[in-house]
Amino acid sequence: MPTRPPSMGYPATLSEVARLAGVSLPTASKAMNGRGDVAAATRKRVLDAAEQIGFTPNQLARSLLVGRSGTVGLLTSDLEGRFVLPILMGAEDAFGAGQVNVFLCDARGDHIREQHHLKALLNRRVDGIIVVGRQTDPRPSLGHDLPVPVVYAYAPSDDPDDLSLTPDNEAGSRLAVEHLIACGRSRIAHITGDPSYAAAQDRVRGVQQALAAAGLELHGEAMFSEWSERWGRDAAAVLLDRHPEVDAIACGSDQIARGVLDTLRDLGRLVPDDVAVVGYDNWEVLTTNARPELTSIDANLQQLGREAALALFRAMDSSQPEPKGVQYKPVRLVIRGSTIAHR
Amino acid sequence: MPTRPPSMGYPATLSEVARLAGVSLPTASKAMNGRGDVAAATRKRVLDAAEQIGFTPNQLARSLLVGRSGTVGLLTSDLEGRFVLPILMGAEDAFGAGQVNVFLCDARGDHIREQHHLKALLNRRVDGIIVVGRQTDPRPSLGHDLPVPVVYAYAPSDDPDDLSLTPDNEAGSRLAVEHLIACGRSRIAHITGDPSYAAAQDRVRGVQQALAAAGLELHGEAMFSEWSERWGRDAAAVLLDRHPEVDAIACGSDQIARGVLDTLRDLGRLVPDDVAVVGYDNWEVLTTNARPELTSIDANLQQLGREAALALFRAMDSSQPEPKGVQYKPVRLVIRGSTIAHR
DNA sequence: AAACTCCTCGAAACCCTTTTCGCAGAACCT
DNA sequence: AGGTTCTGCGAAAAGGGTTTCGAGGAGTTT
Repeated sequence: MPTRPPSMGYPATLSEVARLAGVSLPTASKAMNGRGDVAAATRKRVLDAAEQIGFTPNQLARSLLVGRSGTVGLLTSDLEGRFVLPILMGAEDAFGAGQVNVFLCDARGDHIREQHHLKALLNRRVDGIIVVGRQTDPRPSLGHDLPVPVVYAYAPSDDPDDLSLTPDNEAGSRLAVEHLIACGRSRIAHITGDPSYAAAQDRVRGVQQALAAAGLELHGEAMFSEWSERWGRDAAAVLLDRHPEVDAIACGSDQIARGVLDTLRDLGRLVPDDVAVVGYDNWEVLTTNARPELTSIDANLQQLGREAALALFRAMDSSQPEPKGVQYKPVRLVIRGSTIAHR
Repeated sequence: MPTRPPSMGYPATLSEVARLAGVSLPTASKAMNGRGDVAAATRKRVLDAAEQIGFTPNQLARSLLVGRSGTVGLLTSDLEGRFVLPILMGAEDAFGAGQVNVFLCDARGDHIREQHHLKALLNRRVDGIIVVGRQTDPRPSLGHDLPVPVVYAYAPSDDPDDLSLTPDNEAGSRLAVEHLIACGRSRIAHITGDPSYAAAQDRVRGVQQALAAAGLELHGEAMFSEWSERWGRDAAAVLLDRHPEVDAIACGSDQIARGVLDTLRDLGRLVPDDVAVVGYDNWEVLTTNARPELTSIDANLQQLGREAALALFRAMDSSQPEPKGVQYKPVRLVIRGSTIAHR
């Protein structure tokens, strides 16, 4: 009696292929995988048989045997955030090209859930893990007693022995302010978001570095509150009341910049003629629909995700000690109408 | 000689646990899984041993044996879109609670890539697949010769024998217009996006149903172009030039509504006093930062994802014929300041 | 014709876990 | 004391594939 009802069980097995082709099971395996030691005619018979009954190799069995699953875990702290998705896309893209599939786990900011997902991933014998955070603030390490390599993206690990990839926020706002200065501005203000975010602090630092390098000073204090359009509007109103001479505003996010643009418009200040504005994040929905379109800093998040995937690949393959620590990845300036008229 | 160098191989196996606990392998298995037939003392010995060497059960082996992997595939046509993510979250959430893990595959709108991912998922023996599209236009079915159940979310399958869950766009804009009428508006216009989208057509139909039910007519033609703020601005300018009497505008998206709000402000029309505005999608970043905040239609996408997961669950468990066809899921109205003053 | 090489193929072991089934021994009954 | 019922545990098979190694046959050489 056959172990499986013939011609009905959907996932045909290799032994059925072998039987149909009139060869032994190992020969069928070799034929399917292009290993040597199989005559051309035999190989063809096997391939035809496989085709005929719609054989699909069972990855579970293969993985079990060879000791690697060809899967990785993508552990996000929060899917909601706008920054996670591009990283996800980049990573999925890079892995997809290498026959690796991605388990998506969303811990929703909960440590317990994160541990639970981590355990599930290890049980499934993933070959590696990418941890994606929603902020650039350091996050607790998963630890080093894991049987697989881990790469942290966006939110770096707080353990310097881990490998973390995060955008260079300091360089980003430096770039923005250097651009403003190159545009002939000298009375530059900075409106940004929640001061408890490392991103806010890093970007302020970048602004000040660029100003100092040009022998300039910030006009007014850096203004912190929340990452919202509303705050951008309010802050700009206050700023222009106190410092009407300002001729450029570097913003901590595109949302804030959108609010700033609104207030400038309300006050009759022309952008970029009277005041130049630069955002941060290059969130296209916001930047390309602004009036005028918004110059911004793009963190190349998709590229970041791709690089995280590649770093993990290397760590998986070689199991040699990969370079460690936090790598700050370059960002780029995208110039639009809010800093240069007529584009 | 042990098959594995002792106390080094990271993934400890059950047989090592058994050896350490001084029992046979099957007994260890029973002890770990809480099956009967194991004395309490023995069970404790086994659990202690497992704890000691950090045993994690190999899901690959278990899956291979029991014939289901406890994984599902999430096949998206495009991760970029704003609508896919909430659905993803809902689905991942629902599955996560049920010990099921999710393979994320992004076909990026490419049919070839989709087929490639589908094959990979089947090779990995997923127990089911959710297909998430980025538009509500029907999409080609994956077919019925698949060994696992499939549920389509957002973009319905073009095959009525498939199960599809999609938001009820017609009801959505009906809801929006009924709300405008309830607010005392009667001279209502409609500005929407790309006419090649089913969403645009469905929403126009809903608008007209609600108007007809109240004995009203649309002011001006429905205005189609693209789903952007820019178009919202331009369309509103044209509309108010030709039909200055308009007292409410139902928009096909929040982005369009934001543009409409901008133009109304430029023209000195008060919102909602002179003109009420309602958006669509309830994209919080846009709605809650608008001036005034934007009333909108929420498609409950996270809930949609969760329901898709549950439907797939049922189909996987029972393998009974699930209900088929396209299910239109209810949407809800979120009222904010753009239709009612003072909230 | 014998010896040798090369090429194809199959037997068997292995990956890790679950499950069925039967075997002992202990406890219970009469 | 002898028979019966539990109880706790282990031997073996199963799940689907890969790999090593050896066997047999054909072709080549001396």
